[in-house]
Amino acid sequence: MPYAPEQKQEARERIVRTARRLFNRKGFAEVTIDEIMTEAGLTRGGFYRHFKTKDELYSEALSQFLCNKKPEEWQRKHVNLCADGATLARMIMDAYLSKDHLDDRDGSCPTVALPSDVSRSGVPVKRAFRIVVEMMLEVFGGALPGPDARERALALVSLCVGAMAVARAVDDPDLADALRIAARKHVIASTGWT
Amino acid sequence: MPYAPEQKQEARERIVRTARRLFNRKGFAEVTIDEIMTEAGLTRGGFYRHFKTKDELYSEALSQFLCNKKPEEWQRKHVNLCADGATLARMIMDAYLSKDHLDDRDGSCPTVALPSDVSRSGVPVKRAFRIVVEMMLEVFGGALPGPDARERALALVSLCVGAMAVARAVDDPDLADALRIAARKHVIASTGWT
DNA sequence: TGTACATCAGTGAACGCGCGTTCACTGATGTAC
DNA sequence: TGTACATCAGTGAACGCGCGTTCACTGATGTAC
Repeated sequence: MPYAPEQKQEARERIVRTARRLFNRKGFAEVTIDEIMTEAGLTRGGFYRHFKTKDELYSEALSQFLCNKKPEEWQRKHVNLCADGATLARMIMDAYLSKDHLDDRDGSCPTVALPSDVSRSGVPVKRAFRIVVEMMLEVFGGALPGPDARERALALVSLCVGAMAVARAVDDPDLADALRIAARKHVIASTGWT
Repeated sequence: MPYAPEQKQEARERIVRTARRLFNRKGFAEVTIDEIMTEAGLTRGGFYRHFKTKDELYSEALSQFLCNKKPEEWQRKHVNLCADGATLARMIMDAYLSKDHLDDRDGSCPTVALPSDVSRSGVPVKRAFRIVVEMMLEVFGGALPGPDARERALALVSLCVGAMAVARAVDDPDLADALRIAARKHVIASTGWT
């Protein structure tokens, strides 16, 4: 097996990372393979040494959201596992509802950038999406007391995702900010996270 | 001006209604003009007697969500204006978070079916989306007491939209239902709407 | 009332472009001897 | 160590299909006289 051993893996990861960014920004149908490969520093034809079809890349790109993006937050999670669950939840909630996150169309969480796209996609894509949602549920649920922790976490996650998704879809920046801020206030008021 | 006077208008409305349904179900890029016209009982070429481009139809279809779809709910709103604001809000909330609404991909509210698509679209489309959101805010805010009614309405709308958008994007029907139900419970608990 | 004409919604073939995919080829690297 | 060979990631031209858009045409209806 000639040719550098990890070189192919590196190229593949570069393609997935580029695709993830472009899908986030433009949706699935609006991104071309040529565009992805060029931005990844390769050419059109090479794509098929790595993926059978464009759809295959789509699932993979969605899955990569977990490992590649939000490294600060999710890695911090593991670093801080010994720390207070509520502090962690508060940190993630603040980051999720931040203006930076709203504006970061390339790198944002797929729950903000792609919910309705994913709702029309196949099972592998929805599965990747669910895993992201369940990570949020875990963090939020883990920071809540009582037997109804999961139920409350479900509502809080819905609130955060909804606020950001609507904020992005609206043509009024003031309304967008009001949505973010109202959500943040509501989460803090109903949980007491500091 | 020969040819029936309202006939053209009728055809136009048929096109918009068909397009709205198809965009809801499949997104913008995935729907072809041929498909829309055929389902509307016409042929490809006639499209351009009504619209300059496909994008023009997209904005129009989004706007029509208001008048055409949800007639039961929004018209009932006007019928019941004298009735209790909280009763109305509760009714709309129940319908919005219902299983029927989750499953009705063709006819659902655009806030559920298209948030991330709209976030990538132009101003006219986002404007139409905002108007839908503001109608929801009005109904919810009108049913809340106190000076922070609008802020609370912002959070409630985010919660409802988020729950449904995430429920659709997930590959686990149980999780989808849990999201809907948790949202409903949370709204009722925090507002007392009966 | 009847006839010629003008208008224009709708038809369907055709155009042209873009994009996913294929394919023959290149050349860098590892292996065999 | 050196040389011939095999592999395969990557290249870029080409293919073919689909879709948005155009266009010459049809025919139903209203208007002029």
